[in-house]
Parts: sequence; C-alpha cells; structure tokens
Amino acid sequence: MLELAVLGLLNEAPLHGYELRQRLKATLGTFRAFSYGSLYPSLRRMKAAGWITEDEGDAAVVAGAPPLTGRRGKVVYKLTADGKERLAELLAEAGPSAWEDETFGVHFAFFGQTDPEVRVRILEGRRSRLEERREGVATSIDRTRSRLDRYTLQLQEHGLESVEREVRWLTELIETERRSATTPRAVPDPAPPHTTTTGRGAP
Amino acid sequence: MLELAVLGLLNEAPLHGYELRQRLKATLGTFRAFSYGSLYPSLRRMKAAGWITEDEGDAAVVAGAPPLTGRRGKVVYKLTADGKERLAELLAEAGPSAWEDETFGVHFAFFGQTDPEVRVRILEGRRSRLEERREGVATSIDRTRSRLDRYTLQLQEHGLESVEREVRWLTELIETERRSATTPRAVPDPAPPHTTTTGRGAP
DNA sequence: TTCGTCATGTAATGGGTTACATGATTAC
DNA sequence: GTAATCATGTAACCCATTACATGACGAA
Repeated sequence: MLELAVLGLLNEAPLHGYELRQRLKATLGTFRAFSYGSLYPSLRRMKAAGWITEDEGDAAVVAGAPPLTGRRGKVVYKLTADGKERLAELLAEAGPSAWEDETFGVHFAFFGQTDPEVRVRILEGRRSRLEERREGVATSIDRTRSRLDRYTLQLQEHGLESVEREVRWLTELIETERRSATTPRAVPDPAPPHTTTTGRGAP
Repeated sequence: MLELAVLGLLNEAPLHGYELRQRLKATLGTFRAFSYGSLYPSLRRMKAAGWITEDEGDAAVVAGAPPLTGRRGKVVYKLTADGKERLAELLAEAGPSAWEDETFGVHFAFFGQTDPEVRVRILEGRRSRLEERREGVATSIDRTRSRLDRYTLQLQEHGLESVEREVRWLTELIETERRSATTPRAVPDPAPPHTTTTGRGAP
C-alpha cells in the first residue's frame, strides 16, 4: 500500500520524507493517512530493496559547509530503474489486491500512470465486488428487518446506500473509460482543448 | 472494538463463537467484518478477564453421554455481572474513541443500549470531526485543483461528497434524537409518520 | 528567546488477518 | 458415503499506529 503510494509519488518527482507525507495526504484525501512511523521505515526498506536512492537535498547542497556532526539535512528520495520496474509491476495488478477496500483508493489515485485496460478491469472488479456486497446487505436487511433494532437498521441502510452510491460512481467512470478507449483520437491528457469532463455538473 | 461488539451482542442473548460471528456480520453490515482468528482469542481474553463465562451448549446437554474424548461441543458464552459493568463503561464513552472512523459504526450499532445523551454527544462529535475533514479536503482541492491529475481530483471529489453525505445523515439523526429527547411521550420504536429515506425504490 | 512547523527517526505495541488443523452435524 | 457447512481453535505474520526523542530554521 504505502509502497505503491510512495513509488507512485516519487515517479512524479523526487521528494523527501516530510514532503512525501504531505503529498500523500493531498493525494489520498479522505481515503487514507499514513504516519511517519510507517513512512520512514518503509523508505528504509525500499532503499534496501534498491527501489529508491537518497539524493542529497538542500541542506547538503550548501557546498563546502563544515563537516556537520550529525548531518541531518533533508534526504531527497528518487526512483531507481528497479523502482520504476517495481512500480510498473504494482500498477499492472488488476486483481483483488487492487480493488479491495483498503487498496482501491491508492490504485485509483495513480490511474494516471496506469494502463487504460488495467484501469477498466480494476473498476469493474471493484464494482462487481460491491454489487455482491450490496446483494448480501440487501437480503440481510430484508431477512431481519422486523427483528433489527432501529439503529442497527439505520446503519445497514446507510451502508447500503453508500455501496449503491459507489456503484453508480464506478459505472460512470467505466463508461467514461470506455468512451475514451474507443475514441483513440484526442484525450492525450487531462487538459484537453476545452474543459471536457472536468465538469462538476448537476447530478 | 471487537470487545464492545461481543459484549453488546452477548448482552442481547447468549451465543457461541460461530453464531457470534454471523451476528457480527449482520449487525455491522458493510461497516466491518471480523475473522475467527481474532474472535476466538478475544473470547478467551474476555473469559480470563471475567466478563463472560462458558455456558454448556447443545452438545454437552446430551445428558449422560459417554465421556467424549475431545469434548468439542458448542461453547455458549454469556455475560457476567462484571461483563455488564464493562459493557456499560464502553457504552458510556462519548469521546474520540467512540466517533472515529474505525469505532463509530460499532458504537452506533449498539445505540439501542446506549444512554440518549451519550448518543447525541457521539453523533455531534462525529459530525464535527467530519466537518473538519470536509473543510480540509475542500480547501486542499481548491488549492491544488489545477495541478491535480484527473483521477486524483475525481477521488478527492468523491471523498468530499461521501463526507458531506455522512454529515447530512448525522444531522438528521441528531435532530431525531433531539425531538425524541424533548418529547418523552411516544416514540417507542421506528415506524415514523413519513418514510423518509427508507425508500428502496426501483433499481 | 520562544514558538511553530519543518524534518527525521526508533521502540513498543496493537489489532487485526491468513492459513492451517481438526472434527462434528446435516442434507443429499 | 460424501460434500457442505457448522464449529473451534492456533501460529505466524502484517501493516500499521502511538509515543517518544531529537534537532534545525524562521518568524514574532
């Protein structure tokens, strides 16, 4: 998880740990947050694995500065060739490991770096996963409605509506993906001639 | 978490492990699932703590059955007096431990056993927590909108809408709570005058 | 000079999961 | 009899969190 997120971000630009965490928050939004307590050890592991290297940052760049005792300047990390390979591998995953609750958001956040076909497969995988869940909850509600207490029922229904909402969202995304897939012209990147789909129109 | 859920369920009726897990699924719905790998050890701990006791279930009830070698009949658990006390303690919590993402659903599921004032405080706590988050995400989106890639933006907006939706839900719940608090008459159960959101219309 | 925030890190702990192992009971 | 599902449990692991410790740097 963190692995994909870090590799994905570093593939856009070299960053140091602190910065990385801010970007993580900004990129994943409500979806997930990571603490330094997991970030730094993770960076260490990834460095050991040869996926990233430390690139001297600001602090050390001060040229002939006296040999700093502690040497605690910023440590800027960047991807190695192996790291890019590893990232490609992670981005190519199109199974449950990409569409389960804990992982989907991170994979989605890096769809910009993901193969279009993989994107669609992940979106569809998640959608059918959620559809199953919707059926399960819906029948569970129907079976037990009368016995359920007021609050439990409310919780079930809110959950059900959340799932339904996400299914609709996914369906829209899938349609958009298909349209741009069958229209290989244009759509080279997010900023096409005019505003395109960026539109936050009425629901 | 599991602790509250288990105590809450056992307070409604004695159950054995397997049953407990089914009920857990049915009660928490989309919100959370627990595996046996956490359930059974948890039961063992709670037994050691004196909150629950094993009550002979079906298998052992078979009267003068020959001394079963393994003796692996169902083990029905029930609350002890200490367990009820512990449950009351957990249900009285009205701080972050009750309204954070991971915990709120479980607390909400047992609102039926929770003091009305605590209910409102938890609902309000969660709502203001979510409102903060909403502000954070909203400004983050505005600040970075132009730089964000298509998918990241989509993820942010979906997240934002989810948060806004939950805030509205909470607001409705809070109002309902207040109404029944100031109108001690009636309201012994769900059946409201108009169907509100219960509507599960055509697919 | 003191406060906030930038910046890096470790140790202890936590709360679960997966995979495995076992066996009883029920339905066909 | 055999498959499904009910039923209980353990061991190994995972991925993170919290709390702590340290220190540089800029602004008030």
